[in-house]
Amino acid sequence: MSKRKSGVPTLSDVAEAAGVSLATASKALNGRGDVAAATRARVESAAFELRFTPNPLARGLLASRSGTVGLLTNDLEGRFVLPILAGAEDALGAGSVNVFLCDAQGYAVREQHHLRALLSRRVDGIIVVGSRTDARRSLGQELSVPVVYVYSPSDDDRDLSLTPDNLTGGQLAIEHLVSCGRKRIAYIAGDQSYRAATDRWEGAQAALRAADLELVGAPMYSEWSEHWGRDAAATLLERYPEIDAIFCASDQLARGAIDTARELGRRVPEDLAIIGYDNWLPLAANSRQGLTSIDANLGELGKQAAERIFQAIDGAEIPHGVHHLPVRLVIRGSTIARR
Amino acid sequence: MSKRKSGVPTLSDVAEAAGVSLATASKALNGRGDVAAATRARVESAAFELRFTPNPLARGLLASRSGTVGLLTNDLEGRFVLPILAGAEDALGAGSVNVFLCDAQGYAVREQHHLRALLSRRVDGIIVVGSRTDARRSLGQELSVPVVYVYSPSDDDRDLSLTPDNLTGGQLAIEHLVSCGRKRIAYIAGDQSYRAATDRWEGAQAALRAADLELVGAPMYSEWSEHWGRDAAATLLERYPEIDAIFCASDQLARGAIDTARELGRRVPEDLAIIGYDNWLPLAANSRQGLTSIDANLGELGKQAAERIFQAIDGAEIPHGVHHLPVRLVIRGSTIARR
DNA sequence: CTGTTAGCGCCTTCAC
DNA sequence: GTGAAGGCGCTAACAG
Repeated sequence: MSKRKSGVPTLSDVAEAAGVSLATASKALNGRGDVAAATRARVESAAFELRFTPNPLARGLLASRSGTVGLLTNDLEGRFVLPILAGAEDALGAGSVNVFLCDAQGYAVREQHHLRALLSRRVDGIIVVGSRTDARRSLGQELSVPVVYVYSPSDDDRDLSLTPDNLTGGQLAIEHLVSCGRKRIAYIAGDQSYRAATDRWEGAQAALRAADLELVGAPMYSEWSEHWGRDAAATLLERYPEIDAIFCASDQLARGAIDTARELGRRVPEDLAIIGYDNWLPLAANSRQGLTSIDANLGELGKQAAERIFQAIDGAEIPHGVHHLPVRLVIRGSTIARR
Repeated sequence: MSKRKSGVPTLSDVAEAAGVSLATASKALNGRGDVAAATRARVESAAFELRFTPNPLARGLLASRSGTVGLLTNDLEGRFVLPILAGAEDALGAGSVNVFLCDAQGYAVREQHHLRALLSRRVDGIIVVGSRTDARRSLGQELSVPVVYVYSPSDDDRDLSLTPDNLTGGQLAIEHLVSCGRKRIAYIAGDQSYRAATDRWEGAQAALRAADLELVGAPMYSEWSEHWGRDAAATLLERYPEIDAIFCASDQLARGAIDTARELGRRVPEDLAIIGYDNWLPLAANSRQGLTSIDANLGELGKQAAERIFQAIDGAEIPHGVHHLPVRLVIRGSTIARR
């Protein structure tokens, strides 16, 4: 009581209270060595009484593990990183690992700065989260801790990257439209420089070929905005009035397209089925009749990243290469009429 | 070279390389004590060569500062916490402080768990971020580190809370509508159990009184969804066709209301001005003509929280009570016609 | 079964 | 100006 400065109980306080030595207290609490059941109980209750929590700093000093993981992201605003982050936090928080969050805000210098900071804090692993599915520069191979890249894969194949399977996503979208009996399908995407735009298109093409169909018109690329969704849909419907379905590479685009469709007197989904991408709930679930969409299981992506890090910390060989994780179709009222 | 296990250089490596003792190396690098300029230079260059970074774990064990701050939130999915988080990260990241992110996901037990974890990691301060403006339970006064509550204020007035000024927000919204010449104004909000719904209404009332106006109909409360925005607007426009403006307590509600207005043949903003709340860009900026909204400056909120924590760490007396931070009006095409 | 001893990496008196 | 010694809280060898 008298000597403690900060009021935080230490292991010696516990040992003293239980009338045993430091070492015995340690063993008792960690289940190591042979300790008499009675002694162990005494130590445990003393620890409980004093609200003792082992100091991770001291522990980490010895074990050369800090029990922390760094999460390096490039934009906190992006709606992709959040579910990933939540998934990772979930998996990590379950144990006694804490997450250092670092937002580089897209600046390479800031990223380097944060990387150094994380390493000097002796994190046990690093998860790098991007907000585009395009490859990003690797942090390098000489990092002394395991690294996993999520959403944005690393450009170095020796790294492990987890990213959603956009090809299958595009395929699923088209297959669903086809299974709804649609035959005259158009495609609207955002900025063509995004792999998300082209990969989904590639998947879509495969599915179209398999169904012996051809896209109506050319893929419409411009920007990832609701505005473009409106404009592109208007252009398409004017030039190809026979269109009976549109695959939009984002939910925002789809929202815009639905708006236009309604305005031009097309009933959704009866006359025109529209499918989005991302399954971004605020948009997809709130859309008038619900928006069918492709969900990338981002939470799962984050969770798996965290688990890989764990395994690597525990000495497992970390695999490498870009892993494409499964996506799933979420059907709502924009492709199938509600009753 | 031979004895190091993990390859990470320690201070003694530096000392050895510089041909001085441990203590001297420490002093040289930290600018303490009197060290000959030549010696200091030698040590510094050795440290640089070896890429030495002091181990924060060891440092934290001794000093009572860890250079870390805990960020305790209740939902990572919520769109309010993110800008706050970004603001805080920004302010903190500028120095050499790192952020521990903890998501309690709304469970009190998880929150307690994370709180203990943070304290045992010897964080220098804690920022508690909520996603509703309603008061939340205080973490208590006996925490040994400074705590700031953001967005959700603490229910204990001895704590420091930073939350947006919803009253002024409601007021600004009405004043803007009035300044646009509107006189027959209605109000749509979400769940009435949210203070956001009632506080904004209170501010709106004050502004209405000041303008010698009365609300058309009663405030419409139900849920914070786009669906409710559509339904509420439809009900209002049917019962009170003379309405010339609607104040919606969220952007989602406003989006729904705009949809309905257009459907019923009302031109926005000519026949009906609509103002939202939150200035949530994906919705507000992408709406067809742009959505006028109230922005709570969440980034600023987070930044200030971080700064308060800093000050408190530096020994400053931390103020207490709930501080309402200013909000601002963002005018777009839903209240003022574009040319 | 329990206690003593020696560090993990760093910083801070205190002598020299 | 410099170095030797002690200790932060904990765990891992050893002895007893």
